[in-house]
Order: sequence, then structure tokens, then C-alpha cells
Amino acid sequence: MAKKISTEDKILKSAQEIFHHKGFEGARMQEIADKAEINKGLLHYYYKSKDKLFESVFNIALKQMLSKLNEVLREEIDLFTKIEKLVDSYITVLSINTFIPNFVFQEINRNPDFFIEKFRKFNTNEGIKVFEKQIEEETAKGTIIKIDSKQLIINIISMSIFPFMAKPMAIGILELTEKDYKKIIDDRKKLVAKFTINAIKK
Amino acid sequence: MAKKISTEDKILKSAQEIFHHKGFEGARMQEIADKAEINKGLLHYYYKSKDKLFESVFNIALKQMLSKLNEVLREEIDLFTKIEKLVDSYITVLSINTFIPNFVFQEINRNPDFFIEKFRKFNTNEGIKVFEKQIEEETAKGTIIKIDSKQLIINIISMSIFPFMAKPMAIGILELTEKDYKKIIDDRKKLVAKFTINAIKK
DNA sequence: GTCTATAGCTGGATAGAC
DNA sequence: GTCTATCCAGCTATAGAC
Repeated sequence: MAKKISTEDKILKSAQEIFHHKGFEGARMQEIADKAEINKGLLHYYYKSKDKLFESVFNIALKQMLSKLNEVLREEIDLFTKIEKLVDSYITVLSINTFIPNFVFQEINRNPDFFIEKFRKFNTNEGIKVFEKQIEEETAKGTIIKIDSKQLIINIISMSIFPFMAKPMAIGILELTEKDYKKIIDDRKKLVAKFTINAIKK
Repeated sequence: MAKKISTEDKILKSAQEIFHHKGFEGARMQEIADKAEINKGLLHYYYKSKDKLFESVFNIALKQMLSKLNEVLREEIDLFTKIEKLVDSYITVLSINTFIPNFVFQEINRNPDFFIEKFRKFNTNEGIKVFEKQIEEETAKGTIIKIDSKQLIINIISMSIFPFMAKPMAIGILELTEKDYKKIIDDRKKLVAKFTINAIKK
């Protein structure tokens, strides 16, 4: 038998859909209530305010964006394998949650200073540190070219995330169909890693 | 003597600042009027509605993002030189208009289908086509590895634009100062081109 | 062209019945 | 827990004086 979905879950799911597409300012509590098939009163019964509801949605989104990344970054595998795994699993995660990057960066930019602090304190950077060290070791050993570890990380992340954020522009300018676009994204799971390794290996 | 700034210009400048930072939904006509040191009535005298004012701001932003890019893409220079020039001039342009990418992509995503059409019709893709052809020729000649031209373009653009969009996250997670960040961006004017050429040259 | 005042609506939040 | 009704603040847009 189908598991009964609680009202609270229905609200959260609806709120995610609306907030992800329209952002905090563009979202309407009425629209969220409609999508959840309840009324505004009940919405406020579960989540005291729009801010509170938004906070829940945002924190989940941030976690979806960072936890997988952090997980892979910490694994004890060799650099090239890690880059391959990183790109593949990250693009896979984002393929399921296509709207997350746009949503997250949009909201961060409404309040940049707050988030800089949040990232500094948060444990987001454990994985990054492990990865940075690993890059520096390989550079010292001479297996890869001399490159600033932060720059390399920025390159990998950029190529993995940006295509999701630029989807409508890419489709329009590169004259793609929805299917073309999907294919391109899927190909990137291998391509971005190859490209990166080509660029840095000696 | 100092050129007198017309009221209309003052309004546009103020509107850009507010819209770029807060987006259409987050922007308030009152705030724009305050920044321009006029009252709301006068705002509506020059620009009939918030929509109209927004449209002006958005179209300028889109142009700032695409025209330089398109210009370089069409030049008749060899592939590697073009990549170098492309990255350098593009990062330079965005360094002056840091908020443009976030603003543009946020607004595009509020209305993706409308913009897909706009890009299709617009002459945005002339340059892209020239560049695609050039890549394919070099691939055929064997001077560079076999790579889908669209994927290569996506990589270059991703590495050029994304760091601006992710600024607060980068500063927080990579533990940078504002100065570090500026240095990293500046270094990327050369680094991204080198990285790309390394990745594709045989 | 520029200002003040205000109309008119929208949307978040609460009260209170069931 | 769930609903309806309603309050009230905030916002765009307009009217009208100067």
C-alpha cells in the first residue's frame, strides 16, 4: 500500500518546487498552499512564517549541493581517480536537482556577507582542504604541472555546475533541443574529468 | 566643467544598482527613487512601470554579457590566440560588472522559455558559429584532440563566468580575503586559457 | 519636470470556528 | 489539524498641485 504522505511533507515538497523556481522574493505563500492542496492558514500552522519555511528549503538545498562533493573530496584515492569520481557523481547529483545551483547562488547573493560567515564556520571545507593538500603533493612530486590548487578546484567546480545554471542560454545560443542538452550534460560526466586531467598531467 | 547628469540617467544608474543586487522581485521602486534622489512619481514619469524600467536594465546587462564575447568570437585569428583573447577580455569585462552574471541568469530562470526564444532569434550566435567551425577545422587538421566544439565552448565559458557567480561561496569555503579573491580572478585571465590549451593541444 | 498625497491591490500573518 | 474570514502593512501606480 502507498505510504501516506504527511501534510508537513507535502508542504515542504511544494515549497521546494516554488522556492527553487521563483526564489524567496518571487514565491507566494498562496501558491505554495495551492500546490500542497491546503490553505494558507494551515501553512502557517506548520511553519510560523515564510522566512522559517524558506530556511528549511534552503538548508536542504545547500546540503544537496555540498554534501556529496565533500564526501568524495575526502576519500583516500589517487588524484586522477578522485577527479573522475568527483565530476561524475557531482553532475549526477545535479542532474536530479537541476534547479538547485541557480536557487542557491541567487539566494546567497541576496545576503553575501551572512553566507561568507556561514561557510567559514561550517564544516564545508574539510574536504576541500584534503583535496588541496593532495594537489599540492602531486605538484611537488611532479606528476602534474605547477598549478595553484584553488584554481584547479575552481576550474573543476565551474565546469560541473555552470552548465546547469546556463541551461536556457545554452539551449538558445547553441541551438539545442532538450534531448541534445541532456546528452551534452551526460557526456560531461566523463568529458570534464578527461579535459581536466589532460590539462594538468605531465 | 562636469557634465550634468540627466534625471533619466540617474534613474537608470540607480535602477541598475538595485535590480542587479536584488532582482526584479526583490527590487522596490521606492528604493530606486531614493538612490536617484527623486520621488516615486517622477520615476513613473520617465518609465511608465516597473516592468519597463526593468526591461531597460536587463537588456543593457545582457548586452554587456554577450557583445564583447561575440565580438572576439568572430575575429579572424588562430584558435589558441582567440582562446587567450577571449578569456582575457571576458574576465576583464565581468570584473567591472561583477553582478551581471548572477543577475542575468537569475532573471532568465524566472522565464526560461521566453529567453530560449529570444536567444534563438537574436544574433547572439553568429560568433558562436564562427568559433564552432574553427574548432571543427582544427580537430580535422589534427592540431587539437577530438572534442565536441559545443563542449569546448561550454568549458571555456564556464570557467570564465562561474567564479563571479560563486564569489561568496568561494571566499567562504576557500578561506580567502577580498584581496586573495581579486588576485585569483586576475590570475585567471591567463590561467584559464593555458589550462584549456593544455587540455586540447596535441 | 518635479513634487505630495492617495488610491487600490496584493500578500503575509492571525483569529477563531469546527 | 484544518478551514474561513479578515487584518494590516507594503507596494505599484496615478491624480493633481506647482
